[in-house]
Amino acid sequence: MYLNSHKIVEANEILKDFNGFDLVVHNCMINANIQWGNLDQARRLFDEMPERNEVSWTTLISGLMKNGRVEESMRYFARNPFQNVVSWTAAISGFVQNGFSFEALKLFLKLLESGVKPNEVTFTSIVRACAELGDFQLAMSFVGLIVKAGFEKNVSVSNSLISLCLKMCEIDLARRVFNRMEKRDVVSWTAILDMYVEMGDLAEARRIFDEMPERNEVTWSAMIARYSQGGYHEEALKLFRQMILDAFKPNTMCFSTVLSALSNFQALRPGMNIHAHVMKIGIVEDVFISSSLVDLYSKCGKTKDGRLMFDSIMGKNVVTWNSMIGGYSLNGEMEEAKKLFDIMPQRNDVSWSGIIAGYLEHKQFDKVFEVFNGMLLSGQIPNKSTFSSLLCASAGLASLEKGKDLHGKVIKLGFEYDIFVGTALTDMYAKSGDIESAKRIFDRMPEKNEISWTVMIQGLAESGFVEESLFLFEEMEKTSVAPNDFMLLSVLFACSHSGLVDKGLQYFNSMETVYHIKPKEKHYTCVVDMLSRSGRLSEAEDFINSMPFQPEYNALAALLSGCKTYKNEEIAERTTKKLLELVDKNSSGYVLLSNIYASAGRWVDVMNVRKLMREKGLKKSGGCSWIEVRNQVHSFYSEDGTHYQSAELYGLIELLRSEMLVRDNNWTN
DNA sequence: TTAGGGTTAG
Repeated sequence: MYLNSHKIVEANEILKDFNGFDLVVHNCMINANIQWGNLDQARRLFDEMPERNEVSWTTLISGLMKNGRVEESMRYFARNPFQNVVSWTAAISGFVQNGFSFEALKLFLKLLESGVKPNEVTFTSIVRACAELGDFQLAMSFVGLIVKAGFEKNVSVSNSLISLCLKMCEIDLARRVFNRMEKRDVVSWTAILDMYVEMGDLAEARRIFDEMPERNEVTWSAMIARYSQGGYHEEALKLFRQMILDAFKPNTMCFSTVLSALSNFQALRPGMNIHAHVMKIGIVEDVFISSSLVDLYSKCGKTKDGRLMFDSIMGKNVVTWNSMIGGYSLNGEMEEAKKLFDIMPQRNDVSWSGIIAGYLEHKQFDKVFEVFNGMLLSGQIPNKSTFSSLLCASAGLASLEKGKDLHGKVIKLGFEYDIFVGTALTDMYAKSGDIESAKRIFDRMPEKNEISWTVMIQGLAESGFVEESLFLFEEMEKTSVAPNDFMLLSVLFACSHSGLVDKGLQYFNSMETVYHIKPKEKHYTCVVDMLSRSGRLSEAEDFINSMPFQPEYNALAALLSGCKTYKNEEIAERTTKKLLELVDKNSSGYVLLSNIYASAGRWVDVMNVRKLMREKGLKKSGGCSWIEVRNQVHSFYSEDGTHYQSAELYGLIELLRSEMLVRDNNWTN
């Protein structure tokens, strides 16, 4: 009774008072102490035993191995007078579990030399050792021994072979082993789930799951994990609910997956319920669980709670650190993130990519490149994720030079055809004005997703290649990728800037009916802009009045701008009223208004608007342009004088101007 | 004594 509960301490007390010695009872107590983590007590009991049998030795050897005490375990193994196949196998599998697969194989050879015959469990461990070492050929060479020993049809051995094949991407072979099996157990079925996941067929994996003859908590956890890892968090949580309803008990691994799925939904309440539950059942200290909790709190914006959790974790690993740093980054607390990043005991590629992504998210592009340089100096090889962030940053800076440099590195590392990197490259080239290169990258991408199409359609539209943009949108409609609201915005933008007003209106009207996308404020604004640019001012005004929500500031500004171009004071007046109700802190509405009054010669009104602006403390924001010279971006503002070489530059412009005048005179004369 | 399932960055 005591051995099956947490009450191992009471059980030990009872054993102390027990007069005499019983070998079986002692073996049970050693086992129970190991199970509840009292390794030292288990060893003490073993050492004090006046008499031991095979079970005593094997229990201790495997118990020490399971807890990572490899050397200690091997010392007992060497002293073991009962060197039978079970204790050999315990040592071999212990090596494998602790990451010493090569030592496991060496021990296996010693086992063969000793004359003891390996059994099916030994072979299972050996196959796993080969899988861990990634040596498929070596595993195949053991298959001869397996057949000779008559274990080729054994369920466990076959299971380990399936898992080896999956790890080595030998999918067909995995399927052949599975099909050849005369008897299959829950492990075989769970392993085959992964085969379909590996083939990218999650639906088929689910079908196997639904139809398998037997399921246990590991099978459930596996299916839930596969959904979560594939990004199908909702499906993962649904399955978890079903698991509980079917009375299966989720364990540590299952809870960590579920917490991760909840984080993605920022589901704080359910996450906190699980936090309470894992505390109650005593697994909150598991590093996977506690790291997931750090992630959960951070993703829900509760970095303070995340930090409390983080500080309480005894055996933090690199993922724990990355989760906390990622949490600070996500919530804009970059200083805290950097502080932690600087003191973390070891960093991996995710740590670097995480902090880079944080700076990118908050548009601190200079920091992005600063950290990237640090990453290169540290010897850490950047991965696809790093490049995807860096290319976004260089697109944000519209820095073609930086982008090209990154492109070179991408090619060197062979990431060119990755879908994320390819998309980021396309976006970078498009945003940096090199639309030809953007098109080339896009066309060469072996696989494209919704985002890839979006950046290309958007890039073409915004670079003035309006027809190409609309053509590409039509091309995309032939694929399985569904249009999204960003693409529709680009399409409307393209129509607006090429005067294709009716086509634009057609697209807008089909948004809900054909594409099932509810138009947002920005789409309405784009339509107003389209109508205003083409002089259809009354239509634009009616359109604004028919909008299901308050017009955006930009929509009114677009109409006003149209009124200015087409000199329509009447609509301008009404729009201005609306604009003034909406505008308070933004100066461009006032500027536009004053320009309209000026073009109509209403100078008193112009003065009034300017006065209003002064009273409200508003200043016209200046235009800005920039150019990149030798890896450095130089910005120029219309108020001027801000660039450190302003004086020289204006001098040079004057010189050029006079040169041009001289030449002009020479030609005309 | 074994084989199947877990946390972080884009």
